[in-house]
Amino acid sequence: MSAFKELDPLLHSQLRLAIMSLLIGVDSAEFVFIKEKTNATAGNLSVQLDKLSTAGYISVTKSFKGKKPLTTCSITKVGIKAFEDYVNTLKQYIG
Amino acid sequence: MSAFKELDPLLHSQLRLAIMSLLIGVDSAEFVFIKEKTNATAGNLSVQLDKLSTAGYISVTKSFKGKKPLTTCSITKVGIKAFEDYVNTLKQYIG
DNA sequence: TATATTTGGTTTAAAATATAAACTAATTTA
DNA sequence: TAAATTAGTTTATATTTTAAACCAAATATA
Repeated sequence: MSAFKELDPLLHSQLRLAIMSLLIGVDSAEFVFIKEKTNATAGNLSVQLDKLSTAGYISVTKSFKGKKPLTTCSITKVGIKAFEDYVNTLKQYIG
Repeated sequence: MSAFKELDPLLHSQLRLAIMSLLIGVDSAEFVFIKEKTNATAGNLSVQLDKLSTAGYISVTKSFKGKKPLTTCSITKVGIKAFEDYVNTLKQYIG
């Protein structure tokens, strides 16, 4: 067995990985939905969505449902690739 | 799909996971060997071995090879269980 | 034979990350 | 009309990770 390959640090975080895992299976998902599925606090979720978005792994659209803010997220091609690479790399660690 | 289960934070760290991954396949391993396989710095490795040891996931034996210190590590039953649980939980995230 | 380097680490301090608490603003509900 | 809820963001704090500095012994070098 050779030396371990680096795990994308952006994905190697429980919450961000859960977000990506959710988004890879759907067309798009709303903030509140993601919050419930991941059991994250709104604050933490907000921060982590921002990081994924900044990296280009997801796209985040802010609109309004009536007059309430509505944040919708979807995974990008770059994000899908990164997620797949992460999963492959991880296999070296977990056999 | 239900809410995501928590990933053992002690194992959800690249270096500690690599250490466990190495140790699960061998009887025991020396500090220098682990250091080379994981590409970790000695300082970081020392710290992380300590955390795994404190948690009871590995046992660390300090002896001497001649007059040079020799640190030998092996995974414990508790550690094997934790690693297996972690891997199973992870499957929820990576499908 | 000094001295510089390497080996095998530990300790401590700094940087990065994650989490929680406090806050905004609009909307219901009692 | 006051209180609570929804949908978030910002900011501060706690935790983790990493790197830098250090120690002691051994070995290589000039």
